Amino acid sequence: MAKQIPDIVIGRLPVYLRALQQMKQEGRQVTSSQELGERLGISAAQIRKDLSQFGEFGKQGTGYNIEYLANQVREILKVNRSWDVIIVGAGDIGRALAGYNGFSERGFKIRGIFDNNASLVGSKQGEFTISDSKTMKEVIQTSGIKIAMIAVPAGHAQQVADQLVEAGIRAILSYAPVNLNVPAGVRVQNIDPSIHLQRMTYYLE
Amino acid sequence: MAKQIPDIVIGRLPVYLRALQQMKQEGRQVTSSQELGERLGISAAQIRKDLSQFGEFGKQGTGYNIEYLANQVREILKVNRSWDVIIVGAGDIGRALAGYNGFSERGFKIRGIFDNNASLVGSKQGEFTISDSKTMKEVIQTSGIKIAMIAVPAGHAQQVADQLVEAGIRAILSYAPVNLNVPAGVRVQNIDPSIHLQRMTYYLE
DNA sequence: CGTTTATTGTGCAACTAAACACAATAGGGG
DNA sequence: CCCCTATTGTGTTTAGTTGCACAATAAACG
Ligand SMILES: NC(=O)c1ccc[n+]([C@@H]2O[C@H](COP(=O)([O-])OP(=O)(O)OC[C@H]3O[C@@H](n4cnc5c(N)ncnc54)[C@H](O)[C@@H]3O)[C@@H](O)[C@H]2O)c1
Ligand SMILES: NC(=O)c1ccc[n+]([C@@H]2O[C@H](COP(=O)([O-])OP(=O)(O)OC[C@H]3O[C@@H](n4cnc5c(N)ncnc54)[C@H](O)[C@@H]3O)[C@@H](O)[C@H]2O)c1
Repeated sequence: MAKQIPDIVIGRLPVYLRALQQMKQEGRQVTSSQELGERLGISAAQIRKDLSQFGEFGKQGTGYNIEYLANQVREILKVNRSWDVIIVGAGDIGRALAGYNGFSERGFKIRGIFDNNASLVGSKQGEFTISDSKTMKEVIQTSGIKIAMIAVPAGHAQQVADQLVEAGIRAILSYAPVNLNVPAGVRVQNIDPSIHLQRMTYYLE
Repeated sequence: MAKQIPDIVIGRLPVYLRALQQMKQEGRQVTSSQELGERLGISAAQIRKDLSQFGEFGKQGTGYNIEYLANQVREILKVNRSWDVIIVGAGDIGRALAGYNGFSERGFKIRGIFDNNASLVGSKQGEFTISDSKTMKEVIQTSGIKIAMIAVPAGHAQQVADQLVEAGIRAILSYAPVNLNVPAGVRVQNIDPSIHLQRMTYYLE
């Protein structure tokens, strides 16, 4: 069996990928671990070691071909294809996510947005029509969707997560400010701006 | 000089605090490192060790008084007071943040929302009126604001960050999908849903 | 008032992650 | 074609983090 890759390394790869995509857009062709490190505030050695877990992508003296490396990282992260994603909760955050056009170039395609508020169901939200969350399970299962974003109030998030997992979702990005409990095999990432702010106040005067 | 506390410990404290606040709301009075750990998926020993960096907050045999511990953690994180925050960019995300009522109970007060689009300036956004970003610096300086959230397009984020730092901002929460470069002494936290999603796809089939 | 139970705070050991430092070498220039 | 420079990939060292295990002790109970 191949060596187990640390979570923390996987966590950095998307950051590298984003920087590579940006360099590509700037018209650049090659870069080095040093340059990448300077941009990201990470040591060059760490970037090299992280990448070396997966193969040899660079050339001595030259560095890395940006497009090639980006494609390799996409392959490692399995975002060299497009993943279907659904959004649950069509409030301010859910609608902002539905209207965000930054997902497609990063490997994700929004497949639907669901709400349990009957007065929202059926209304247009950009290119999407808000669906009744009663139909969520069927959509997830017939389309084989594995990823969901939760944007419902905190008090409803656990219950929504339970439904999603039961329907077959295996990765959840939650905007609700609560800890979700999910069975092993299901991944959760949380986005809570208050938490991020509180991580900085400690360092302020 | 007091022992230097690792960043990674500071990063967990807001998560503990959120769980404590939730327990309090559930009417609970005491908890234990074990119970907290189970809720958060963190080992009890780690929670005890993290807290012990700052003092002795529990009682053998009994555990921790929730309200007391929450207050201690608030004090450590300096969120036992209210921090003024501004939002730059009054698009979908900026407006969602301005309308979010979850900040006040976590130690933050939105003091203004700024945009450089003349046709937005002056319009009402919930309880706020969108201000011209030309006036940002003055507001920051006269009110002594230290924290800002950036919700402008990626291509404008670095420039906005530069302006903010120059005006005196010392902590930035950025929603723009780019790496910001800021001088030492300024903290940055990033929220980018694509990054979070890409951290999970690796583990999917 | 002694015994039992629960649970803390922490020294130490084990593990994990980061940094260092250098041989190997690609490519450019003379 | 050889030397010089830049830069990789990695073995080794150093630093940082987590988990273990237990003495200390608060409270409950009989
Ligand atoms: N607005 C922000 O900037 C912001 C910031 C941080 C966190 N959050 C969090 O994100 C979540 C959403 O925030 P929001 O401002 O969009 O809230 P919102 O109240 O505007 O929207 C929530 C939506 O979820 C729907 N909903 C409720 N229960 C549901 C269920 N069981 N199934 C399906 N849909 C359901 C509601 O009908 C509503 O449309 C909340 O948990 C909030 O705390 C929001
Ligand atoms: N909408 C989402 O769900 C979402 C998700 C992830 C990331 N983001 C990111 O968050 C940021 C904001 O997203 P959005 O959807 O709200 O964008 P948006 O285009 O709706 O709004 C951006 C706002 O910023 C203003 N602006 C532009 N340059 C400015 C400047 N120099 N100073 C002040 N204001 C300026 C614009 O006038 C506009 O009102 C973007 O970087 C986007 O990539 C958004």
